[in-house]
Amino acid sequence: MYSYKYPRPALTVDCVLFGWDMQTEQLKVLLIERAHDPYKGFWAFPGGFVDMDETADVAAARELEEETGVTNVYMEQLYTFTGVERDPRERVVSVAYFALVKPHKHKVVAASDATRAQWIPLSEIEKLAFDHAIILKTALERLRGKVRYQPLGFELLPEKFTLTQLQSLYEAVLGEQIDKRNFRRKVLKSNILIQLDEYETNVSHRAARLFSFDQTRYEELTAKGYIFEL
Amino acid sequence: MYSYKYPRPALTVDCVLFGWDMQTEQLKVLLIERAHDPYKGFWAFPGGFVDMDETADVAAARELEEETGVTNVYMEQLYTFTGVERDPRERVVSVAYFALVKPHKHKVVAASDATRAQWIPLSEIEKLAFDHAIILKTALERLRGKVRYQPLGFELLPEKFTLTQLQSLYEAVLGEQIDKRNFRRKVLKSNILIQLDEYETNVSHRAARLFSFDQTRYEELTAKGYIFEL
DNA sequence: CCAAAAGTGTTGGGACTACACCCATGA
DNA sequence: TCATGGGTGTAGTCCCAACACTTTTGG
Repeated sequence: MYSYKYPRPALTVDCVLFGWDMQTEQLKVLLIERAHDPYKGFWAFPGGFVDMDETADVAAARELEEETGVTNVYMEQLYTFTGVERDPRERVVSVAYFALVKPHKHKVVAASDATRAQWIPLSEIEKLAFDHAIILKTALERLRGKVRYQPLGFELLPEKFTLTQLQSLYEAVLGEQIDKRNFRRKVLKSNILIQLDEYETNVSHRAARLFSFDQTRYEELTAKGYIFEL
Repeated sequence: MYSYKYPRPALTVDCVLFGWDMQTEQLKVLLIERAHDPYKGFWAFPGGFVDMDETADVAAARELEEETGVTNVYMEQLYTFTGVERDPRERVVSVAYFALVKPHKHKVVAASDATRAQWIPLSEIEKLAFDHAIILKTALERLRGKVRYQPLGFELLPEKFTLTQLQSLYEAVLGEQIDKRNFRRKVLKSNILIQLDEYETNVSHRAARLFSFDQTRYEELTAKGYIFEL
């Protein structure tokens, strides 16, 4: 038992992971079905308590791995939720994290406590536990805000992709149609794509050229104050 | 005494308040001189513990008022600092807040516990307690990022101001020179300024016209998806 | 009349939008 | 040969950066 002069809220982390499903061209979110009350049967973000000897960043990575098997993803702090009644049991403050992953690279494994972890399409999400609907909304706003001035698209796509795939992703995230020619011109001019000598296979129409993201080049440009836009 | 099965970090808030000194054309930050150890004599942001029945937002506003007498300012959450060794006494997690105020409208009063609260020019800040130097750095990045696409300048200036005053403020925050004609054209075209029929007084040169910020108009434009830039 | 800051227009180049047709491939 | 998506260019407009002189005022 640990005793304090004044009461303290518990401290947790929650991880909002976005992934892009290339087959269905949908944004998905990694969720866990809760096995116990409160909110038994509801969906929730992976997360859990912050230990005394770890930062919230470390706790977020650890909980994510424990609950979903997903490791080694870039996460950034999103927002801290401090509502007094967030958790019906007791006061819990939660630091939420935000990440973009390539789902095919991160096989979701059965969670340690036998709850299901699954990629759920954004459009089909319902019954979220606690205040996780608000957390999701906040994460979506961050995603839409960032996508315009940081090349986030490449975090979600496989290493090699076509320009049309990149465009569909942007259209889905931004919720608007983009002109094909203008999109291509803009993204190529930015000089952060490497044109490969490879093409799609197994398509019943002209095969599209593949590209990859030039991380090194992007870092060079960023260091010089360059800001990627749309 | 309050007992828990597992240890818990304490939860605090810290408030980073920026103000603009029109006389000296300097950005200032509201700081408190610590009266006790640890970090006795160092400067720190106003802040304190989050009570069990209040959100962090409420705690930030309350602590700010208690320690500096400043009330009724718009604050937004900045970032949550969770370093294990932030506080040498015990583990303390702090939710930092960020605000812009018009210093002349917020008289700083003697703090309740006899410590000094003062506006310190950014360039003269030293000896910050805890990890407050990192918090300040984070707040400055937020300020510089936001100033480009939100009309923050008006939060810092008095109700009536000249275009030159507005420009100096932007130059100070962004750390770069701006062309006078281009700046004026751009800011006037944005349609969020009201041109007044009033002029500076007591200057020994041509008196500059005064303007005020058109809050209503800005909200109309924002609602329609307009995004202010520079 | 002098010092000091206010105020004002133009031009050239680059970026953005809108828009429609031919090409390559597999079935 | 057909269906499907891949790939390409131009013209008009708007926005931006760069740049220097005249005006007003108080001392």
